[in-house]
Amino acid sequence: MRIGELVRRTGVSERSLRYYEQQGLLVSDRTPGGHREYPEQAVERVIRIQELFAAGLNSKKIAHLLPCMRDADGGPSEIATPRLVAELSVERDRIDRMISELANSRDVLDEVINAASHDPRRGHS
Amino acid sequence: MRIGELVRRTGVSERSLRYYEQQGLLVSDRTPGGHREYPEQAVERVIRIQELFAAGLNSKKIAHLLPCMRDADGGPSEIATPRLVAELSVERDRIDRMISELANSRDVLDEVINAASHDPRRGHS
DNA sequence: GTTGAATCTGACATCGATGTTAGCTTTTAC
DNA sequence: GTAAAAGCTAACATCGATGTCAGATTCAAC
Repeated sequence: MRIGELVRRTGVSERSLRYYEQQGLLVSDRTPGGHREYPEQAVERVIRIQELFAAGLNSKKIAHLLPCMRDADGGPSEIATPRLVAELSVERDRIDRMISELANSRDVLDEVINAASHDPRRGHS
Repeated sequence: MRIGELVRRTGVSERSLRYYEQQGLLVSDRTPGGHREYPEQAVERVIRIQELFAAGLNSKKIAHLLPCMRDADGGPSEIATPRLVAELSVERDRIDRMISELANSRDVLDEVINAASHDPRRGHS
């Protein structure tokens, strides 16, 4: 598929897709005219990349991590080095803490939203 | 307490604490000489602010939200307007999605970490 | 009063993914 | 062949919380 379709199917902008390629996170074939051609598999990969960015990893760590991930079509092409494993463990724990904090914030928001809907001046009950 | 203690007890930098105040997220009394004096309650508040920042809210939304939150010492001082409730609901749902994605990323990291520790070339089992 | 630690204000810097624009080339549909 | 749509590269802009530095003032201890 070409970049437009990948944009549509992932919700990620052209700009970002090209940036991912530049950072070594995504590869593409080229048509004779120089247009990018992506395999079906790219959709899932792009979504993974987005998730990892959202989890606070930077391009470099993601670039190191990606070859060690199990793809949809098979096992990982590389095994993480001890050094990388150490780094990823730190990230993993950070993500876990972040999840707790997010759940906290969500509960806070729920409480505020709830308090408003139960407010005697405008609530339903 | 003064700012140094608040830094120690929250892990948030002086710079950020002053920024929070400037954004209307945090109030402080002043000594006759102009130094900030925080109530005990500030510790909890600062941690909440940090969590909300981590959840992707910006200063402005947090500023609107804070007066509607239940403090440790009592009920909320304001009830969220319908407009604010609508905004917060959007954020709430976004946070929920973010939690799912983070859990995804964490599982991906676990898998990579796990694969390395079970690697026949260096694993324990 | 003196001195060192703590705090103050204000300005400038940073980081990194993403947005945006411009100008050009390729592809596609007719 | 032509025209519109899609893609390409390259460069510059942005955003917002936070870091950092400089120079001045206050506080606390002696």
